[in-house]
Amino acid sequence: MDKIRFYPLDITYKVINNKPVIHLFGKTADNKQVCVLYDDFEPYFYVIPKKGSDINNDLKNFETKRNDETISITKTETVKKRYLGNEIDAIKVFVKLPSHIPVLREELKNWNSIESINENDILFVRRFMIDNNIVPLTLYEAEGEFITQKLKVPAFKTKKIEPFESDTAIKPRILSFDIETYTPGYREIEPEKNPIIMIAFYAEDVAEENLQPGVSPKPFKKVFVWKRFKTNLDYVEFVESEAELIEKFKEVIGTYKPDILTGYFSDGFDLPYIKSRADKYKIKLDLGLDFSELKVKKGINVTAQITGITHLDIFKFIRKIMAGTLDTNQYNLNAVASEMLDEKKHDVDLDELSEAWDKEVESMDKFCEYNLNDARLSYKLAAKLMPTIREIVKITSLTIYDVNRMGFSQLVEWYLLKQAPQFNQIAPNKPSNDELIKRRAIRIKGAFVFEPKAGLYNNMVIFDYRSLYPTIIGSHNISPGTLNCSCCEGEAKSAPVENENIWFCEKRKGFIPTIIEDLITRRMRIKEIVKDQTDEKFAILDARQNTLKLLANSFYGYLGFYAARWYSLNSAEATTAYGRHYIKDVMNKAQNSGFRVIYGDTDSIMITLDEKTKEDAIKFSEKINQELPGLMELEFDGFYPSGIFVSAKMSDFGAKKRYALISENGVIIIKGFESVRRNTSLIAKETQEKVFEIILKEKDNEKAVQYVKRVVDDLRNKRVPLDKVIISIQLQKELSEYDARGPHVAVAQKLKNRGINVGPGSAIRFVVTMGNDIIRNRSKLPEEIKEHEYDSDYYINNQVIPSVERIFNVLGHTKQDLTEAKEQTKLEGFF
DNA sequence: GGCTCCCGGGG
DNA sequence: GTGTACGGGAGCC
Repeated sequence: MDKIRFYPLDITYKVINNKPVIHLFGKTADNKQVCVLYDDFEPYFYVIPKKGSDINNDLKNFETKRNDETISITKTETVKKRYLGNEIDAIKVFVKLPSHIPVLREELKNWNSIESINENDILFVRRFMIDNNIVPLTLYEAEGEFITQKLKVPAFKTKKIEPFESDTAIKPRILSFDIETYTPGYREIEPEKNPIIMIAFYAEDVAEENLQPGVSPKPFKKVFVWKRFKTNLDYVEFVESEAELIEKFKEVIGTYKPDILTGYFSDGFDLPYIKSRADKYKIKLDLGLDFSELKVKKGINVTAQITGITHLDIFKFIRKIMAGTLDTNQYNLNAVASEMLDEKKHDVDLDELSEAWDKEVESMDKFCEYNLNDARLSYKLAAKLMPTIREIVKITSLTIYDVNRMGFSQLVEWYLLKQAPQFNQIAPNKPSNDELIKRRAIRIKGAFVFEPKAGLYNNMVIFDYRSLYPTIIGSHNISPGTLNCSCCEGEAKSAPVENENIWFCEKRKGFIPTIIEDLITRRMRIKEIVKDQTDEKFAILDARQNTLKLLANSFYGYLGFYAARWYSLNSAEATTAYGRHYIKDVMNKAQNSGFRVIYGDTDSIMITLDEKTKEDAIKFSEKINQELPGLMELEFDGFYPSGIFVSAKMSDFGAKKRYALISENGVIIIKGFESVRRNTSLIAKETQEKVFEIILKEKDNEKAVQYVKRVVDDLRNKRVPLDKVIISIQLQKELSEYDARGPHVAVAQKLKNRGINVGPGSAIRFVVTMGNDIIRNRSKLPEEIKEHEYDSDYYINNQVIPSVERIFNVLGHTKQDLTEAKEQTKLEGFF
């Protein structure tokens, strides 16, 4: 018997000799790749029989056929469980193979003696991980022996896997890559038609064995191109053909042996593109450590998976998990790298790449540099986010691959599924399709917002309830399992939900409230340790407390999320209802204590001190806290010398909160302004940016008005060049498939009539020209009109003004102020 | 006002 | 693979 210690990274299973064998791909403690095999885990699910019916024998004797295979139940166990607040007898039903479970479910669901079938859709590997407490990225010890298997890494067969030390850190080997493709201007990206031109690789962690004493490791940099040109870039390597380029791609991954392969939008672009090119040349992309091929799953969410190697699409992680913590509203590599790394993409016109490629222009250096830089930025982002990813992995016990592709609701659900067995809970099922449609249609009453009066304020203090919804859920025992319990009927206090009498159990703490309070207190403990520490070694703890917070904050949304297993509309309603109660309560009390309340929203209030002092405000919050239940707490968020509120009511969709504040140390904080979308003209984008700059930095409102007026005036007098009024919209399907004919569809039809090949993906650029017709009939190709033919009024009223209108409403200017002729011109008459 | 469509990321 | 899932804004009808 041998013993090895290893960190699981990617876990899968295979049926070998009619037995499911778990494969745990990972790294040994001394940094070697390994695959640990375990074949002692049996698939199972739960059956909840109707009260009074004994179906154990029926189950044991049951048999069905699928093709030629006989499917039966290998054994059953009667277990005492809790299911949505009730104690029940359930039957744990074991089968031979995971794939037998859906077959049995379909058969059993027709049995009259069965109340419900549960946990029949929990993937085998996840079930194994939950039941055996496997947490990726933490150290385990396995006992067994090395055996021969058809794998690229040594295989170790074990009967026993146990946690070793949880705190040792593994440093995964990350390799980043990026491709550039041949994409002539105007056309869509077409993997079937157009080749990959180059592939860049970048990595910084160099294998221990390659390190030389005293020499600092150089990053691994490569750009492979399949046409020759003169270059001095030492990382550029030429190959003879695109097919050879793809072979190189395989070779680098094979020799570098990354634990994590990362890219930016590589789920949706790079890997599917490489796959479709490889298919064309009949090249097998057998990158998996078990020699399996790269799996590209099409559909609404394209994913690309390699067995044994974690494919991390860092874009997906950033958009799903980090979006809320970033200022940027755009998640392209340039915007994200600018904010997170303070670095930019190289400024290169990619249309020229295809031209250069066609004409075999002397040097392609700048494109190679651009390509490598993109790979480098993705690497840096992945490296920077590793602590966060690692903590989410450790808290949820999901692999990096899975965490990467989940949103908050799924993370909450998997966290609950992981906790459920420890609390002896059987998980509720996912909703049926009909149920899903019903749930989707419902909207619940949200938070209370006390709208601020637009304008300028001084000496402001902000208070907020720390983790308001999570603490409400915990303190008021809100969950589907405690909702309207029979044990407290008529005795428990009603939740403040309007027009409904609902209550939550006051005798027994529910599953979800217990879990959420655990998350909150764990976070509080860590925060206490991290407090005021700036040392590097506290970064991990900081990432951990942040993850705990994000997770706890997602529970409310989860309870009201239509696809949730523990969905409970009443619980979600009660949470916001209590939220409204508490925020209104603190507003009243602030007013009664002599503060002026200027703004309140969900969990925070803003007051002005006027004659009172900061100390008075702090004393006030202390008094509030004495009366709050459980873990609820009102915090002093900060003091702000001044700020501007922007009128929020523009759209009918819930009031957005828009304001700008200046903190005591002069930092400007802007909240709530949406980005300008791609399908708006450049002139609208530019104007909004400039207005922000003038108002916030130069504090010169009049100058901002004048600036917009000048733009409006320039538009009226056609001084704005044509390229700033072009709107670009992509075709999503074939022209014939369109029912609604938007402007871009009309323009595309004209192109088609002229014999130009337009189809899905074609970016249709158009300019709205003058006239009284509807917009699509006035939309023309930029090429077919003259500089001055665009419709100034359209660009003023539908593009530029909407982008700045809200800002100016605050400053007391109407739309007319911005659009009427420039003041100077009017005044000129007086002098 | 509802319905339908587009967008994102990537070259 | 014991499947697995967007969400918000704009313009037509």
